[in-house]
Amino acid sequence: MASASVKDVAALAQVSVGTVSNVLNRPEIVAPETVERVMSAMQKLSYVRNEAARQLRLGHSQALGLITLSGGNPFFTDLATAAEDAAADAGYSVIVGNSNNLREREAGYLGLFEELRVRGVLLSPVADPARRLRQLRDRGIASVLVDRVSTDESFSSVSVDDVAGGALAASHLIDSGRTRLAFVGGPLEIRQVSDRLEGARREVEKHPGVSIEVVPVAELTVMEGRRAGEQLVQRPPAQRPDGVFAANDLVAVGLLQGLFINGRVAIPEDIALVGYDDIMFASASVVPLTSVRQPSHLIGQTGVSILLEEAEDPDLEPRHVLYQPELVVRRSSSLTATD
Amino acid sequence: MASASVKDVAALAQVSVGTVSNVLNRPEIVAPETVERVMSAMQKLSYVRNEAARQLRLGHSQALGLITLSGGNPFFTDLATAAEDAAADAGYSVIVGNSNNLREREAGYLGLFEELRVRGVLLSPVADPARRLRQLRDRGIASVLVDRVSTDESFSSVSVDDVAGGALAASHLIDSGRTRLAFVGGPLEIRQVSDRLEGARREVEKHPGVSIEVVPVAELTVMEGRRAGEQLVQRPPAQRPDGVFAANDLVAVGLLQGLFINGRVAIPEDIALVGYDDIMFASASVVPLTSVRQPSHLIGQTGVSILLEEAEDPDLEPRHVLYQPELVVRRSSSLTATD
DNA sequence: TTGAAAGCGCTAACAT
DNA sequence: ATGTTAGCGCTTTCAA
Repeated sequence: MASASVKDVAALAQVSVGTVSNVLNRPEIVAPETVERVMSAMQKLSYVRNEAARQLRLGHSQALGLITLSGGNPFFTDLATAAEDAAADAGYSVIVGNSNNLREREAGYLGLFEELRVRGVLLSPVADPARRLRQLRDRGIASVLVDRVSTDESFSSVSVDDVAGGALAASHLIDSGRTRLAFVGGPLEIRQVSDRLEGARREVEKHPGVSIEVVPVAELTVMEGRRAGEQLVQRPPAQRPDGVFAANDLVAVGLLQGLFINGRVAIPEDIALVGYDDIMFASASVVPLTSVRQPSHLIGQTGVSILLEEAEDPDLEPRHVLYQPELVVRRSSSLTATD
Repeated sequence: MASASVKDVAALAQVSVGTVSNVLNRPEIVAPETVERVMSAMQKLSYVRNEAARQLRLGHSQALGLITLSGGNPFFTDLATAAEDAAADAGYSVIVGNSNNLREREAGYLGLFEELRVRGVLLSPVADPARRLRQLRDRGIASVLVDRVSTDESFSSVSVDDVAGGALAASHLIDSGRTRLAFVGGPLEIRQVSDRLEGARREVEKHPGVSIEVVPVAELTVMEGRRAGEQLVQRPPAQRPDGVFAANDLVAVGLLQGLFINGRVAIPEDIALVGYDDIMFASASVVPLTSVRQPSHLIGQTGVSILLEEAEDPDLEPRHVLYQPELVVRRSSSLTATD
């Protein structure tokens, strides 16, 4: 059996195709009994609406595109889930792509989304994509930056104050008496990374006698964090930092392992550790991890709602939502933490 | 500027729309100079093909659907990545949905994919979906089961022998002298879980003096594994198992933590631990984890290639590919492991 | 090698 | 309240 179309349904229900379309899209304007009849015809023919045709007619699809920086990072998984839920409420679906921090991948997905005529795109960009986004806007595709502000103010954004987050982490470490800090993270081209470092630096500068060094990693992964930890353990204890701020929780978890396995470094006694993102794994790790929490859920949700409004009305003023991060203290930085 | 269409391109290049379509789809049959002219017109108008129209005309889209059981499980992330790559090579994109082990979610995605007229679907099913898949086949949508065999042989499948995997884990534990085994996993309705247990049981039965108990968990997550570990630690040491087989690596990592934190249980000395999936995190965890490796990459790749062949020719005999799992020994079960 | 034209399934404007 | 119809952008015969 080939797919039944509105025409077939109309024939069986003895109405016109227009009426069938109406029961699909505005059932309230058609007589109840007619609705009934059409519905049962659909049932009988197991009719399934053809999205392609609908989309062709409408001029755009009922889908939103989302490009995240990293598929493996639970922060983005959470964000994506929230976006999917919010979009579903509005009758949209979400197509997700991961750029893995690669420019060409990002460009590839943007191209795909353009062919698909998505209604809008939610983007956590690798580099500043203002030029490309302006092209998309010209074809009627709205976009909102997530977890990142554009240098160009003309695109809406939903992000978290990474500089404040970095400051939060550093000041917590300093308040608990640490004076030789280290920031473990990289590459610095990732804006989130450099902002967090920047925030930490500012805090350090306010406190004479406190220093901070940068321990670079190639990627924000568990393996890289572990490598950095093992490296730290090689140093004579006096030259090790006593407070470490990791650029994200994956790196922090890796550090936890590198420091433990090779060096039996006591955490938090010898080194206090603070991560970033507060992923589900943070509270579940060997030493529960102090972390800077970002409202991943809220970011996804807000991103979608702004995107949908702008898709509706392209002349809306761009908005910039900036959430504040929050410090969650656990044992990795405090012996008295309850968790 | 609204989107340019083939018509606009044709006008500018002074050719017919048919020719434009040809340079898009079979450039070899059109004169080189014409190709040139059309291409430059496309460039000038920044033409982007409208997938919806193409799809409407073709009768199906250039996309494949993939439904996984769990978005948080790296095994499925890997599988999905492999599927995307394989699909991309054939000019298809992949739309991914996570059922999270929920029947209604699975049904929802199947419905969405049907509306989208995807070319085929790759499915790691919650329950046996033969009925529904037959409907899809009737509308020309092929399907292949991944990581699971249907009771109904009429659908192709690509899976890994979970019974063999369970046997592998148990026999390794028994060979290293463990006699009181425990299987930590659940819910047993998940076929992968019950098969792994079944395999372990068979192995235990071959060895008099060896026993196995089941410690159930509600979900295959780190948190649940940790809870099970803490529970195990409550018991007097003599009543604890000396060899534990976890239904997957997330659970195993949780166990690692539960056993460590509360009980300072030595791993592998007091309890040897084996996980399943060999996710990236297994080798990077505090005590590197022995695990049963599944060729996630291969599964995704093979799944896509079978799916595409069946989409091409619906009358093909269903095929059933069964890969064998492989044991990767690390410290969590062996003091002499190099890793 | 290229052009002309039909038609995929749908929605919305207009007519009844 | 319902019917009729044009047309979205594309691919693909068929004809020239």
